[in-house]
Amino acid sequence: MADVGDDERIALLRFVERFALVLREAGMAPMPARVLAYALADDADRYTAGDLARGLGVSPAAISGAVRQLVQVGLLVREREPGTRSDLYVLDDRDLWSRFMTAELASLHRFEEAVAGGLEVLGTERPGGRRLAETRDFMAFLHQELTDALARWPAERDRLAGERDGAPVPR
Amino acid sequence: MADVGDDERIALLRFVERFALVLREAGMAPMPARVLAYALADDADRYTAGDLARGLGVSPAAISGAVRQLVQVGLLVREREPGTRSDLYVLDDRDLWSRFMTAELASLHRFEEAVAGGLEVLGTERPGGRRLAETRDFMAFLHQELTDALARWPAERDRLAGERDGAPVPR
DNA sequence: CACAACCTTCACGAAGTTGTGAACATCTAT
DNA sequence: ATAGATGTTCACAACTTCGTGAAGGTTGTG
Repeated sequence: MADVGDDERIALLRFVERFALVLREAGMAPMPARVLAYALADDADRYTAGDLARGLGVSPAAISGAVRQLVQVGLLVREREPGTRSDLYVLDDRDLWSRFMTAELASLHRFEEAVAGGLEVLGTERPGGRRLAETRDFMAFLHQELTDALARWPAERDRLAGERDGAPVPR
Repeated sequence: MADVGDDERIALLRFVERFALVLREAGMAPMPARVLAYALADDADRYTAGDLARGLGVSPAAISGAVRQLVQVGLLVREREPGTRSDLYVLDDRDLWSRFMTAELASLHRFEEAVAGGLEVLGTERPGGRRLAETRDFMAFLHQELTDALARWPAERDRLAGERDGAPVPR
């Protein structure tokens, strides 16, 4: 029996599946979603590919592809400790969600490009073109708002952390 | 030959596919994505299911499921003109993207619920729990920011429209 | 009242995706 | 140098999902 009990391990995996499901609904592939959820919720700071495979109970091959994708979008960082023969994957939790949102912003940028392409073809005079123009405006607006919000997050996070530690929630 | 030319029709369908692809990457199913893109970019205000089927060159069966989903999430409104035997589907473009974002906010809410469930099991003391807590904070922060931004959009849209019509782009 | 048009539902064939198992490459310790 | 272990790549099998075609239900028309 593990130090925290097998029940907790099962509960952890249950949560991983649940959270991964939400991530999948948001467009992420199943295995990367599981790996991200697991690395987030389990207690270790760094994971080898083997840790992830054993922890999730899946084949090493599945991990390989998943971490590659996660590293590519910047949600996971690959590290290498000298004198060891395995890569370490680190969830940089201080900036994790900023990174996540940055990826979302890239997706938003693809939206804007697609709409701009449509506008070139359709013009802005006809009803369809006008709708497209408004769509472009909204995307640009949202892009700016999200960028601003993202810039505000670090301060907000520190404020929340300070509240917890220093002045135990005014209420 | 149609009044706007077949070339434009082809260009329209090409745009529809391109834009639908982006929507799919954002998590939308293929056929609803196509229908939404088509209803947005084509010039009609209202479409019957048959219009959509012929316009997109797909079977009526595919339209049926697609519009049901779109109506369910509020992106399309079903109307019925008295004395006609077909439903009309309307893209309420004035509020379209607000509706779209509202749906996104619902997705964000599922995130928050999933994380809250995990926190109940894991607690906030262990490293994994702390990461989860920060995740929850970020989600709540983002939820608030998006809600605020959404409230600002109508005014911003009117400002942009006024700029275009009244004072022809200062520059 | 019967007909015709339109939309919906259902089951099927097809296409794309996912994760596994086995072989291969890389690297460390003996 | 050899052996052992770890991570990666490739091809395959299982699964899920998608869109079509045919049948059924409903509504307005002749």
